[in-house]
Amino acid sequence: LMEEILRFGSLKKVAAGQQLIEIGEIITHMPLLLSGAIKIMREDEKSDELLLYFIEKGDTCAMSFSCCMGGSKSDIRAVAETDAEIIMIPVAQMEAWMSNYKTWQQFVLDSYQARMKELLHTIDTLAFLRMDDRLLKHLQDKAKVTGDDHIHATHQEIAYDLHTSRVVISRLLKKLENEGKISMHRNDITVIDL
Amino acid sequence: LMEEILRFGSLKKVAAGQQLIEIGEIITHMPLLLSGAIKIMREDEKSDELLLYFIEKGDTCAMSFSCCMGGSKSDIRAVAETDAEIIMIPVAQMEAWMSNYKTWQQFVLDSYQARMKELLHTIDTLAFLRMDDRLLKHLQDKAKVTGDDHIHATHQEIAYDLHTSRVVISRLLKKLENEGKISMHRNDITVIDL
DNA sequence: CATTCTTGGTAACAGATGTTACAAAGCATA
DNA sequence: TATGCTTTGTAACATCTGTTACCAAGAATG
Repeated sequence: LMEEILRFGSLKKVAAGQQLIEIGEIITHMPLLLSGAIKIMREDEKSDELLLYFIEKGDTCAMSFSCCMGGSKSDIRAVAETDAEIIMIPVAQMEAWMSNYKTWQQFVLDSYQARMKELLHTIDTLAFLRMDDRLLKHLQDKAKVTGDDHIHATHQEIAYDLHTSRVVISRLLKKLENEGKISMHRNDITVIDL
Repeated sequence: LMEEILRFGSLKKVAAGQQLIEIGEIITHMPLLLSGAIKIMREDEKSDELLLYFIEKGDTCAMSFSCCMGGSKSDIRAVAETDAEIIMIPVAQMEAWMSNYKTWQQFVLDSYQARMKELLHTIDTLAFLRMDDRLLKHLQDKAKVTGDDHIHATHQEIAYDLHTSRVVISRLLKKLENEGKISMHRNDITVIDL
């Protein structure tokens, strides 16, 4: 299987901030993430955004798999959170491997399972947490996937990820700073409470 | 495949309100829903509940599949919303069919895909809608899966499903009634705006 | 240094949601 | 009928979140 992955997959290097998949786009390749992190976003009709979760090294986007197989359109947007290396696998191979390689079959099922858990986690966050906790959790997650406790993001960018307004984020960040959980400078938030 | 399903699956009839799967439970069978509807709930540490979605005729709970295969515990609770007939399939067969039947493989993948979409829908609802719209949507969904525009539920029960308080539901129901979208009697809400 | 743009801080207010408390209506049962 | 339980209605208030407006600090550029 490894051999086939190397033979048919094409390596793609992307820079932080680059968009990989757009909502409504037809998916022809399934990404396997070798290094870096990718953030998966959801958007409604009014262009309101929400960060669903991050994908890390070794993961794949199970949703893209089902899109490929069904020939349907992407429900999500994927954006490189950091510089990243990705192996792109054409849809034809995936279908073949699904029958021929038990390990691939298992990998795909495990991916679905993992993504499902992430979505449940996202739902928990939305349903059961208030914005201050969501914000702290977001900062911690972001620190984790980038491997850096310094976060380089404006308050506005964070507000987009959490689907709220810049003023709310500024207010709550100041509160977190007063509580000693983070420290702030322009374009730089340091997460202390990891 | 149909033959094997009939041979190895056991038919189970459950009454409305009966609990099918509890959080943390080990899953040994995968349910295929023949008739009726099942509601899937999520719960946090503080026992706060949230309705995730309904499962209808012909559907299965893809999450239970992955639980079976991985031998892991259920992340959700399943409760019969109406009387229902279910075929329970033992884990051993599922694994075998996965290799032997292309159609079964496809069915499982389609189920994952469908459940994933439902979860995304749930996330949209939580992230982008206010409580009044969530409530109306919930009533409409409930009317749809039961096939009855009369909903027999107390305000408290609805509040649990939407993870809010009874007073909030009473307030918003009264508002929906004034807007002509529903009509109310004790233990009975009629959805007009379907 | 002067100007401009981006980013962040804060006040003041509006609206949505959650909480507590209490009363009234509907139903069941002795 | 009298009593008690469940369900619903409503007020009053607290808190959280969103919005608007404006200012100030920091960075970039001439």
